[in-house]
Amino acid sequence: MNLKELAQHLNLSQTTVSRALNGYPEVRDATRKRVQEAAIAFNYTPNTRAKALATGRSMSIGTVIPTSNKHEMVNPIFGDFVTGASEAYVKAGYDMVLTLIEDGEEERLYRAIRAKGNVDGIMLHSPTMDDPRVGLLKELGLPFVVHGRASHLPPDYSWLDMNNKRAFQRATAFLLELGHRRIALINGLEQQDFAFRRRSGYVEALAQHGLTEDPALMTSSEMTELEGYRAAHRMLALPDPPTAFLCSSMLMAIGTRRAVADARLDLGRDVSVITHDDDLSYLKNGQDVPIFTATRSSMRDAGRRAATMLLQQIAEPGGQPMQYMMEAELIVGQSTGPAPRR
Amino acid sequence: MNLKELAQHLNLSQTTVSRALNGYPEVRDATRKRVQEAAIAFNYTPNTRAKALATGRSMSIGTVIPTSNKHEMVNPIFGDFVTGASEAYVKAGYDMVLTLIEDGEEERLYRAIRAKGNVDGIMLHSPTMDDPRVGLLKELGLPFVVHGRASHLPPDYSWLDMNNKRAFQRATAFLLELGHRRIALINGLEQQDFAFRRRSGYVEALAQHGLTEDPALMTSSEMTELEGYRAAHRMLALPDPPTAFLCSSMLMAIGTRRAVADARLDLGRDVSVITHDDDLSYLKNGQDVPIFTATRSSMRDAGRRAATMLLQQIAEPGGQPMQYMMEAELIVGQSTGPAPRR
DNA sequence: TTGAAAGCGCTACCAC
DNA sequence: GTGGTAGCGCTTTCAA
Repeated sequence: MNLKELAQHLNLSQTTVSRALNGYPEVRDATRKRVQEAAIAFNYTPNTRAKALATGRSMSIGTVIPTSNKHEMVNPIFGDFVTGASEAYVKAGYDMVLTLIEDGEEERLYRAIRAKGNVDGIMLHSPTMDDPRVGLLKELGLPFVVHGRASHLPPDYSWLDMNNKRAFQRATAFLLELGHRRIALINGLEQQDFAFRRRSGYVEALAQHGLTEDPALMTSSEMTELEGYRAAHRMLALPDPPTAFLCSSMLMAIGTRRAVADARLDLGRDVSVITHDDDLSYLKNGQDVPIFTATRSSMRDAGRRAATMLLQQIAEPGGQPMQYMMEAELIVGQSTGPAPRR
Repeated sequence: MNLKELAQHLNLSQTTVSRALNGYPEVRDATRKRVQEAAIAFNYTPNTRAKALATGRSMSIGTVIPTSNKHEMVNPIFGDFVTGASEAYVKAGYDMVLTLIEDGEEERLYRAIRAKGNVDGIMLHSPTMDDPRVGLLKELGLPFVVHGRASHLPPDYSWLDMNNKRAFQRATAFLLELGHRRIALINGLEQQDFAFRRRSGYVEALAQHGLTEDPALMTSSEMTELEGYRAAHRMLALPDPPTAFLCSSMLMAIGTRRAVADARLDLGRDVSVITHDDDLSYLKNGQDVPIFTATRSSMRDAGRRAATMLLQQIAEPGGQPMQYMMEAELIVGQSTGPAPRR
């Protein structure tokens, strides 16, 4: 059933039916009601493609995941963000178009997206510090919101970010106060802005305690179990192994914990592993020490917020850029293990 | 730059330009070349909306995730599947539209999707045993592939599935052969087909060893850390606690491992935890015992395969349904802990 | 308050 | 080989 047919059934013009359905004021109430009832009865839903062509708006939002920063999609956290965002989009009548793209073709791709006109706005993920996409999208006039920040760029664009630096600064300080002195950082790829910020938080906390970072205790790689395992395994074999690990993602923490479990007998003691991006809410108040984390629900919240920002950008294209900073939650959770021998 | 403008620049008709760009044979080579060069020079990309309206095909594929079976999206495995699928879609020039939907409105939603015409086919996830969506989509004539199966329905639709029953049967048998007798099953929601199949594999293996399942050692819930933790915590407090856990997802295994770590001192011994859907490839040959798992890369492979099937369904709408079964990989991995006292 | 008709940008049929 | 043109299904002036 399309508009024409529906109009014929009602003995009305397409115009009137369209107006009635889209809430234009100049339709008589009785007419509108009749139209609405018929629409429901005949299960009429306007064809998106035709509507998109006629209005110039596609009513869908793009989410672009570069596969250069691998495994982004695989990060469980990302799923939560998308879930939250989707909620907001659906409520506003928008679809979500996912594009996972190969590395390198950035510019061409975004120009193509613009020309293809299949999205009205874009959510950007895992920016680098001077991400070229930000400038490009501004130039193209395509509304966008960045999940994360591009530190080296002027902050005249919309973003939503975790306070990654502060989170890692606090976590490191916490471990230092427990007496740890050899604290390892298992970080994501530091080309990515958030990873860079996390390291600066870590380094800053060390400095505040009069310590200098040891390159042997810092690693930067894809946030996978494998990389977490490899890095921790290597560090635990050092003459002076770490007594605590600070991980950048749940998956890395899983790998790290495995490596720790393997090494426990050799070391003759346990090693603390705390991590960002894990959902430990169920351990709240259940144990002895606080750790920092972005919980699943807070990530969903982030997605919802970022999506709402994007929808606003789309609604008023000339509007001011918006920014939103989220703080990591402190959660009383998993034991950090025994304090190290001094 | 649109087709009309491009055609004017070239002093050709829209028709010819369109044909040249879309590879129709009747265009002279020289003309085609000239057109193609101009298209690149002017950065011309056809407008998707217009193309979709004219051709009747939207060149995009829907992925519907019901939020009733919560946290599906959050399952890291799902991200891998999507990544693989996206690869295949992109290669074929298709976009991927993600729809996370509220429970209950199934039928209305799918009819709406059909009417809206914004996707040419649908990938279905986590079906129940008699999932009504299968029949509905067939009735609507919308091509689809199910990731998973609906056991209670006649198998005259396309699906791709893991051999969940066999995987859990083997894993259980493996633990039994190690000497375990109290083996707990931490399962996903058993309305979902895969969870049901997993349980039957578990039960079957027990039966083959002359054992009956103990309801106190079987749980079925959302596949989250929280639920894994809760279930394991409860079971470990039993007078006769399990000596091994069999988990249905990586997240549940994380929660379970935490509960085990908490209980270790009380129990005076370790408890084995093995899980499906974890990426243990890095432990291959690194340790002592085989466990079963669907690795990250195999899930990506599954996504790619399922997507290819769907694209074929779309290409020839009347074609035969296709089915593909994947076997879980056996991986030499994480220690299952000490064999229990007999 | 309603309707006729001109597009939106492209494809595909029919002529030449 | 190439071009003219009628739609695809909807929105949106402009007229009535």
